[in-house]
Parts: sequence; C-alpha cells; structure tokens
Amino acid sequence: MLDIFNKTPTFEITHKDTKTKARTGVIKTTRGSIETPYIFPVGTKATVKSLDPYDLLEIGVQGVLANTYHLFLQPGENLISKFGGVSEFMNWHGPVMTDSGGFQVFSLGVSLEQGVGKLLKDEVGVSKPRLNKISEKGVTFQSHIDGAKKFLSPEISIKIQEKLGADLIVGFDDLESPKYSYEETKKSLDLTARWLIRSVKAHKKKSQLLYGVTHGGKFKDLRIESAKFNDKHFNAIALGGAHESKENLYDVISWTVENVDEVKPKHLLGIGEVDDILNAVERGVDTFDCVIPTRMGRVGNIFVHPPIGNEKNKFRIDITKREFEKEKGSLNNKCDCKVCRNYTTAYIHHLFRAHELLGYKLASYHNVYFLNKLMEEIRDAINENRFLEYKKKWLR
RNA sequence: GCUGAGUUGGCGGAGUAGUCAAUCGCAUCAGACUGUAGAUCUGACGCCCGUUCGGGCUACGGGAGUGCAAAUCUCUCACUCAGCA
Repeated sequence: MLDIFNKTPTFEITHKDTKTKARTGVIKTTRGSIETPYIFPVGTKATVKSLDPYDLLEIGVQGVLANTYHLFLQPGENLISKFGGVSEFMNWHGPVMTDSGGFQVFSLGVSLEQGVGKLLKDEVGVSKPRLNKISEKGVTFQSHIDGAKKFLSPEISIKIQEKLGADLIVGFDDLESPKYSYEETKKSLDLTARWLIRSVKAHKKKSQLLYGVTHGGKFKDLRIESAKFNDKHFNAIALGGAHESKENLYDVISWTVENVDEVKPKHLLGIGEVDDILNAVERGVDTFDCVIPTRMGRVGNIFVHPPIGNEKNKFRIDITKREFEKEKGSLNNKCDCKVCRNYTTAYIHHLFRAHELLGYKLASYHNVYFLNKLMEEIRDAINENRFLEYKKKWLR
C-alpha cells in the first residue's frame, strides 16, 4: 500500500457557535473533505437509490454511507476490493463511510421480533420471526436474499470494511430494542462494549478512521457509561442505539456529547428528520446519515420548507394526493434544485400515479438536495454565530 | 332468424343452492416510514346504525317462479360475443 493512501482521516473544528454546542468542522480523507455539519445520503448497496454519482456531485453531496452487511451478501467484499473499494466500484471516488452491519443485527433481529423501529412509536407492529441469532461470538444471519447462513462478528465486520475500503468505518455493535428494560439494555450495552474492543483490536488499516458506537437506550447512567467507554477507546464517536422518543434522543445526545472529548467527530447514526438534525447540531453533533430523503422520495413524500412544511407534517407533502393533479407550480418554490426549477408538481404527481421510474428519481434528487442545502445553511449560520436564529426559521 | 357461450361490486375476474355483502388482483381513499429485507408496508373500500362485536337495509342484467334457504335451480325478457344462415 502506498504511503499517501495510508493516512488516517482527520477532523478539525473550524468554528464554534457562541450560544450553543454547535460547531463547524472538516473531516479530511484521501478521497476528499467533508465540511460539517453534514448528512450522508445512504447508499446501502453501493448506490444511493435512483441517483448516480453525477447527480450526487450536482447536488453537492460530500460523502455517502454504504452498508457492510448488504455488500458482504452481494456482491461480496472480495469482488469490490478488486475494483479498489466501494467508492471506486460505484464510480463515486469521494469519501465513503460504511456501517458495520450492526444495524442489521437489530433490523433483522429484535426489530422484527418485537415489531419496533429504533424510535419507539405508540403502536407496535406485528411480531415476525427473526432472521438472525446473536451469540457472544457474533451474529448468524439467514440471508434475506437466498436464505443462506451468514456469520458476522466484530473481526469479520472490520475485515469486510477494510476490503470495502471506506474512509470512515464503524465498530460492530448490538442494537438494543427501545422496549428493553434497564437490565436488558445493560446486557446489550456490555455485549456491544466487548464487541467494540474486539473491533479496535481487529482494526489494522490506518487509512480508515474507526468510529465507536454509543448505546444504553434511554437510560442516562448507561448512556454516560457508554460515552466514557467510547471516548477511551476511539478517536471518533457514533451515537447509536434506540430511543424512547425525540425528547429522549435529544437528552441522549447531550449526555453523550458532554462525556466525549470535544475535539472528536461525532456522528449520529440513522437520524435525519429536520427537527432532529437541528436539535442534534445544537447539542454538538457533526455528522448524520439517514435513509429518509431517498426512502421518503420513493414513496412520494417531498420535503418542503416552512410555512407549508412544519414539525407536524415533518416538513413533507405527499405528492401522490389528488390535490396536486393540476398544480402548475414547482414542488417547492423555496428550493432551487434541478427538479424544482424544471418540472411542475402536476408532472411529478403524474409520474407517481403512473409508477414511472423518473418520479422516484426526481423525488429522491430533490429530497437529498433539500437536506444537503439545509446542512449548508446550518454551516453558514454557525460560522456567522446565528445558529439559534436559523433554527427558529424551521421550528416554531 | 337459428345454435352455442355469457351478463357478479369503479374495472378485471372467482364463486354455481345454505358457513356470501360475496376469494383475489387492479384502481381509489387513509395511514406509516429516522445506521434501507422498503419503487415498500398497513388499513378501508354497498348503504345506515351502534363499543370489541354485532344489528338493519339494499345487492350478483330485468321480471316471475321453485324451495326452509337462491349470485347459485326453472321460466321469461333484455343485452354482449362466437358460429351457421
């Protein structure tokens, strides 16, 4: 390996907001820099669904997040390695973060079993059989693609992530259910701690920055314990786990940030609603990743600015509704993205009604642009010490 | 004109005497979605009541029958399609 490719990504704080914990910064990798706060669009299987790298470049995307578990199953880390890593394989060439597969320990496990997501809802879904089995050693999955047995452990996850060659990687963790009791949460947290230590030991490739992951569910003492543990063993911290509510999530962020060295980059895993982003940045989070812009886009939910968009409707409209059938205006007149500049709402409504592929793409494009622009404006606001004012434009 | 096949809820299409207000698909409507088993999923979908669960009414082209009971059997009318004239 050439030396220039052996440099660990770095993080530097550029500016600290005077009234809150918000700060701007930059993560430097050999594939490029990421100005923070920033949200990674998710490209699970080495593609941000429906968007190609040229779309991403046009939008101003600085980095994407791919998934270890999915790429391990298909097409396999060895194949991707032969193409120089995920970033090169997908012709992106920019910074990439890979999740460890830890989320699939949850989404194909207790999440199915208990019918819950990572944020607890009033109504619990139906219980389904889990597709994995957890042991001290690791997790046995039944592949959702062909049913084959697959095994993932901290060592294997790190090994796969090395072959996938992302710039930022994540330790292998066990995600607790938001319904777990204190004892169950503690048990899960302890398992995660052991897995994280093993992740650190397995991590050899210095060109990759390894993030630890904090857990502890909704419990303050466990969250603090986890923050301190991660701070001790990692130079970059990802906030993970399940949350009882948005309020609890915000508390968890505060408890965690207060117990981690300020200079370390902090990533909030899997969160990306507008209010959550603003509240998290305010509490010191630097980066995010979320499927929301693309998943919402594919089902016809379009992000909109205030006053049409608000906390209640989660800043989105449902383009499939009949009311948009004859709408001549753009999707969002406060957006200057390619989609909003060039297509009528009626046309996009029609694409969705007709199940035309272009509809999914345009909606995803707009949504990714929308959040990317939000982050850009947040950075500007922080740099100009007016973050709280900026936040008020969105919330209340 | 004759012969044969058919007519079911917005559409397509099951059902062929009781457990049928009627399987299923599509469409429609409503809701969900936060490290993507997701171009997905859930629910509603004749009308009117009432709480789960029921209760009432109107319904399987129109009309008339048989029968305890009919979307299902008989007769008749209308219409559609195919073949023969």
